Amino acid sequence: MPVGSDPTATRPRLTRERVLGCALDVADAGGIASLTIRSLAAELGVKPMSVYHHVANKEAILDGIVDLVFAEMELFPRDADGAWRDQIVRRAHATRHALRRHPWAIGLLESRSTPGPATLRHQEETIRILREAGFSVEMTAHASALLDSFVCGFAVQEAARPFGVTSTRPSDERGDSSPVDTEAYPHLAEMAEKHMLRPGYDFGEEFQLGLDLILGALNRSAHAGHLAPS
Amino acid sequence: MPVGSDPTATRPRLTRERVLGCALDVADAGGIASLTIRSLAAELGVKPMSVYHHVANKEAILDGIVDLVFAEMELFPRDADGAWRDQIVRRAHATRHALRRHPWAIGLLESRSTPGPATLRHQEETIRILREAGFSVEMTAHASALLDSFVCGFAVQEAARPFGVTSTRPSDERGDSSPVDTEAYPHLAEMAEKHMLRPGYDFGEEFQLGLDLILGALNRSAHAGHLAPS
DNA sequence: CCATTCTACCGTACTTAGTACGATTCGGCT
DNA sequence: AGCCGAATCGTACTAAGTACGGTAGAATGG
Repeated sequence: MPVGSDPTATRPRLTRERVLGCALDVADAGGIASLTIRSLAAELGVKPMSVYHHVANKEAILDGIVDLVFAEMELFPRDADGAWRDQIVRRAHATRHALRRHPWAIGLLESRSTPGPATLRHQEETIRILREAGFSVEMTAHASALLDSFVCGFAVQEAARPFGVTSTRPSDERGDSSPVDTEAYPHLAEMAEKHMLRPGYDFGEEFQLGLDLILGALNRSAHAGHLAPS
Repeated sequence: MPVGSDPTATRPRLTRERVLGCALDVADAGGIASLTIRSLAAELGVKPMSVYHHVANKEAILDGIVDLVFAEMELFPRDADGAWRDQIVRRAHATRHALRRHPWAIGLLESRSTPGPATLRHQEETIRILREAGFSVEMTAHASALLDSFVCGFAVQEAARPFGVTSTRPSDERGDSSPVDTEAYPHLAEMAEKHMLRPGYDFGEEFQLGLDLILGALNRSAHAGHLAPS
């Protein structure tokens, strides 16, 4: 019965790419918890069971969108000729920004043990830069472990950052709305008051500072002075 | 009808502490996905709805067990008199070990924005050590952000580490069982072959190396030479 | 041009999970 | 003994993952 609108004509046909891309959009819009087979199917204009013809199960979707996030990190000017230090810095910022755009990806990283191609390319590229900068195999292993840890950990800090709104907790005992309990955590309170809660403070700036400190130390440690970078 | 065994006599009475402690055990035993209200209740020897009289909802349970993990980090010799560097190192190792024992906690960190008391004590203590070591407020902020990022990020790397079993993938095109595709990722392959996959290699050693490098750089950066530590 | 077959999509239904709501039980008080 | 509040439980509703089988339209072969 060819009566009424034909929905299949206007639908761009389901593919694995479309499924994963849409899944990423849903996760970005409402958090990873809002990404369900049903919400995804609705967004795709399709019935739930249809997506199972393009992905094995939900785990595969999660693997897929994590790899999409890594793929996003590759979308920045490569500049393979620049100093190794600049290359590393650019990559680190690209990684941080991707994880900031998709904070749910951080929580997924821990449970995923089968890296996708973009994830592997990401690792490969970091190692390549360091090796071509003259680092030994051992030193490259140390440096990449250190750098990856810092970048990834910083993203976690940023995602979990509770400051900014003093939270919605009605402050149990006293009626003060101080962001931190000054008596129980004096140093934390001092830090918050004198540094973090200042008007122009941006936690993101700690990223460049930490990165510079690490890169400076790596440079010293590996090249012992002969090969001045920045 | 007082016939049969009286189950309430032998049960130690439910409390918030018992609920959270048991939730942590369940998560440790079967992963965070296996922690459901029902599995938790079964482990407690109680019906599902009973736990809701001690915690608001599942989110509160997750908040609670994350804080328990942080509390676990406090169970190490304090030695508040030692050199600041040693204190930081001990704390870092305690943190890493706690996150290794409870890898699911890492994935939870990202989504939790209301830190518990143990979490706050943990922050407070790090800041205290640095401040009492003579770091300025600003430098302490930089140092603690850097250190926390590294420790936390390292834990993520460790949890997500795919190496060790070459995975169960039947290697798509070629029949080789090489852990990494040598042609597509030459540097990664070299690194794996010449370093990671060596008999005595332990990724955990990268932790101490990275930590030492960071602490050395912090020391230099902050004290400019006058206050030689280790 | 029709029959077969393959693929993509869908309908139904089963299972598990979170939890609202009200009933019930129990320990301690007067 | 009788009462009260807190702890526990029974029932049931909703949502999510997905197994299983059906169907319709495109591709293929005669």
